[in-house]
Amino acid sequence: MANLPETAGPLYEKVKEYILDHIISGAWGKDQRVPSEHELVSMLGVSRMTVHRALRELTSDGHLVRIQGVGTFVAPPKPYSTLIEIVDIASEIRTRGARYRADILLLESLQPSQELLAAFDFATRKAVGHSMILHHENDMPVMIEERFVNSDLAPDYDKQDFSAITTYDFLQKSTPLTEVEQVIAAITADEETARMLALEAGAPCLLLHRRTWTGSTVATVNRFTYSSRYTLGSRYAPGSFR
Amino acid sequence: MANLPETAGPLYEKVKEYILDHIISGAWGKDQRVPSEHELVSMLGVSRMTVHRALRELTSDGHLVRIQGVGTFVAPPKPYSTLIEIVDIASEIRTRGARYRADILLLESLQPSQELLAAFDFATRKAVGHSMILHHENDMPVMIEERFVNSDLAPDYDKQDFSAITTYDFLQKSTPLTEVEQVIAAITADEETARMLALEAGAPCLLLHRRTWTGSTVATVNRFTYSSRYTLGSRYAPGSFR
DNA sequence: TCTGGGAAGATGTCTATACATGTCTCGGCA
DNA sequence: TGCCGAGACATGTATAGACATCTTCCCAGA
Repeated sequence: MANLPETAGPLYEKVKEYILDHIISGAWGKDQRVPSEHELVSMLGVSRMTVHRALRELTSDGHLVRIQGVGTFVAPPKPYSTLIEIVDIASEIRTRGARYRADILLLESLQPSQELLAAFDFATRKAVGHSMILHHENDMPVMIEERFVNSDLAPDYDKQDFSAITTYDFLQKSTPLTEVEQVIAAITADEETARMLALEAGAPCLLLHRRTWTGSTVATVNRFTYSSRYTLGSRYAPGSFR
Repeated sequence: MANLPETAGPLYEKVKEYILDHIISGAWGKDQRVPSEHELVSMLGVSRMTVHRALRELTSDGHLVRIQGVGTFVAPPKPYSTLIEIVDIASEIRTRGARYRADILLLESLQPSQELLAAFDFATRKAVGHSMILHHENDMPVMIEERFVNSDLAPDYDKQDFSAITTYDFLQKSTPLTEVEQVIAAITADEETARMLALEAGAPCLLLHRRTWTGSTVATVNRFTYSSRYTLGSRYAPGSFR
């Protein structure tokens, strides 16, 4: 009988650790077959449900791949990825000790263009909520926020008072988001953007494009245009090694 | 007896859906107490282990908070922050089905400037490893990777053959990184950058600045300059971090 | 030779039961 | 009055057993 590690904690954690040790040490290499649940039960002297839970959690962590009826295999190593956290601009500015202000430039309901309909996956044909807000740090404009909101999910978006509640807080309450897609690009400010952000024409800007889903329908389409005076950044511990 | 949803799939998924429905509809609000496992067993007519699994998974997804001995509660809404995942450029290009190539422009050891020393928190006074690599998608240059490596941690960095192993793989093996700091900015390409990326002078570029730590010492300082033809992006479900 | 069927073995789910562990309350005792 | 301990109740873990579902493989029969 093999020996489980002697660390403290529940049994299934020890089983996880036992298996992870074999993966990390290279004893069980990529794509190699891991002992079956039944074999692990015999080897480790624990019940099948305990082994099953350990294997299931290692699978959802991406360390193993399981195929019903076939077996359990060591997952290929994760690709190199790091995470960057994008924080609410109001709190980011305030935590730097700067003054924050937002001007509502526009709040309306509009018929979506063909391009916008495509961004919504053609999930709605009705008018969508539309807002443009200019965010300031110490009275200097730093970001243009433009949102398009699916009016099936938040019908009264264009009737809110966004000086009292932020657009995010309102959306959070009306539509629980379940998925996010984000793209960051560098663009050259057009004339209007440069004017709003008090930049010279042709200055580079950061464009953060974000779509959110509620279930399988697109809830919002957003464009955040950051002044070149501003940087997106974070301090983040990488998750990838467990 | 309450009714479980009639969707297909395992029982514990239906229990999860039943609970999520009550949270999303607002029937069970923030911080409100959720029925205990025992109550859910009576209400839904399933075993406690099945209820427990549903509650456990909803907890690890961030929808619930459980306190042993006390109860289960609806989790407060997530703070406004989303994560963007930055993937290894080689695998990102390859998963798009494009051809990937990297040219090593430079590999040397150099005495750090005062500015570079500051980036290293003055943790080293010796020469640092320095590399510049140009990454191509379908033979079109898309990113300049420039790395400075603390030679206390990876002394032979400038003697590696980075056509055989990627800089990341080498660093991953020699220095386990424990923390990452990243900043994204939009910059205007200077003349040399524009030439290397085959852009017009003055084109906007994405600059990703990354520092990594091993313990409390700075391991690497990196600058990734992305062509304006390229976007940083990801698809990422929010929340779910354990 | 080809094909269908069944056995074997793998993972996936569900239940009933038991015990462990943490929290809170309430009542009795000093 | 204050404290502390028992009990109620919550979640957390572990087990044995049963059945479901899926894949693979081999063999019997056409």
